[in-house]
Amino acid sequence: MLDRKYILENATAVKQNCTNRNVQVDVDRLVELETARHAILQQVQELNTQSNVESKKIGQAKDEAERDALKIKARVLRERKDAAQSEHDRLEEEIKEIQLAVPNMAHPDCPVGVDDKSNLELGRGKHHPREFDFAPLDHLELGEKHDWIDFEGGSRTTGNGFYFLKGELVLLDLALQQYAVSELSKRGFTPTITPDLAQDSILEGIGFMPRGPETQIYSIENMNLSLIGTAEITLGGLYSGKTLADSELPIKLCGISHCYRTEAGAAGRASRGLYRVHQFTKIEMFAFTLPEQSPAMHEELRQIECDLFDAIGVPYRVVDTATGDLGGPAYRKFDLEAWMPGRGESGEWGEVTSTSNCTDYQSRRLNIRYKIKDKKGTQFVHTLNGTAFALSRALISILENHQNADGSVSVPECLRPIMGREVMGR
RNA sequence: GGAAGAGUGGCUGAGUGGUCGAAAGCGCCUGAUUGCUAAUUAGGUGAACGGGUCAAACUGUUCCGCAGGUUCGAAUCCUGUCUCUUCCGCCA
Repeated sequence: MLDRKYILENATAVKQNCTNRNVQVDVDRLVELETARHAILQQVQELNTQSNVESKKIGQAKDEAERDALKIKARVLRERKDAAQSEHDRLEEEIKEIQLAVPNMAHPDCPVGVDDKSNLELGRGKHHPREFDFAPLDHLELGEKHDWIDFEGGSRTTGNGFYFLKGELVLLDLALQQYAVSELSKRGFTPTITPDLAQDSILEGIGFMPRGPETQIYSIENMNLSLIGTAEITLGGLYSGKTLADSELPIKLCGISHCYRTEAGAAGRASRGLYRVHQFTKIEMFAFTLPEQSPAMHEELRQIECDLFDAIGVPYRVVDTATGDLGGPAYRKFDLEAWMPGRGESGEWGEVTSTSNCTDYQSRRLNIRYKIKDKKGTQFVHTLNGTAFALSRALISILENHQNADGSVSVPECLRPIMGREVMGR
């Protein structure tokens, strides 16, 4: 959510930004309504003041007659105030609805474009895509060969898009989690296991739509709870409504959670195997910072993502996400796309991580503030998030890149001490 | 899940339907004082939104878990709801 005053004062820029992001919002209408609301608010306050003044006189009235006269006067004022108030509230509601739909502003360096075709490649990782001297299998074939992934069983017990992980692949999954958590701990992130459900108001604060026809979120019937699509939701919600001391910032959290996504409307898209599933585990980074800290923090998150994928020996490229592909909350977003030899005809890049600087967009919705000691007033913190490992996709990238001619898979060096083996599936 | 109790400012904790944004204490800040990392003492000390100002000063509204209701007026009365504590039950 953008500051309302900011929208009014920068209406042209806000409108241009909506266009760049391919978002339809009636900014003019918002400006018009807000101006009207302001005028009415003045009236409300004026009437309220008068009414308060009259009410106070009643307590000091010397007799019943005076009392009754004052009561009538006060009642009339109160009624006029209530009328103005309800008009004000009606406007407020409509304004809020529009305001919530306005996306965050975009970083000036963001490539402008309506979709991911305009994304800009910024660089590549340490490792390059392999030349195989045998016909590589995709992760599904590998998974089937070793009985590591059971989609059929997942489908039978739960539904299409669910799966069982089995055997050594579970060890690999856990090793990745442990490696990421331990690396992040070293870098000052507090490991955090979050609830897998959150209140709808928190989902909305982070920028998700928990209900409705286009929702990506599973919600619980008869409750205002939904399954989280990412730990970003719960980690961001952790300090909702709080005012933090500037001295405690930045706060860096490493969230471990399951992620649930309906993937509504995703049918038919290239999504074989583990690439697009309804449930996966994710190690997520999240940071609350002072505004001036957020660009450096964003860089830090991006660097960590690169370090992690370099460490597991997976080739990737870094992409600067175009305006139309940013979503609502992000001010700037970098994605890591890993090389997946089993995708497409002869391998494709597939998104494995994403890190966003959401500036004060989420904190304003969630009301997360900071206070500078000895300084009056409070400000909104900046929030950032980044993927350490989305396990499903990280597993794809390891299986497909590290497979051997005999169908076994070499364990990335950094995971060997954790897994206690150098090769799996042999 | 059942029963009882409680939710007030950074914390502890008063509060009779009107003079309560709210006593008192602690903490914190400022000043005074005493030759000494402290004591004593005076004063000050919440937030959001708006008006005002170059900036202040100043000023209006709202806020006593949350949402409604009664009333001219609610921290105070009523209803609902959430959270916490204790006891009981159940359970990994």
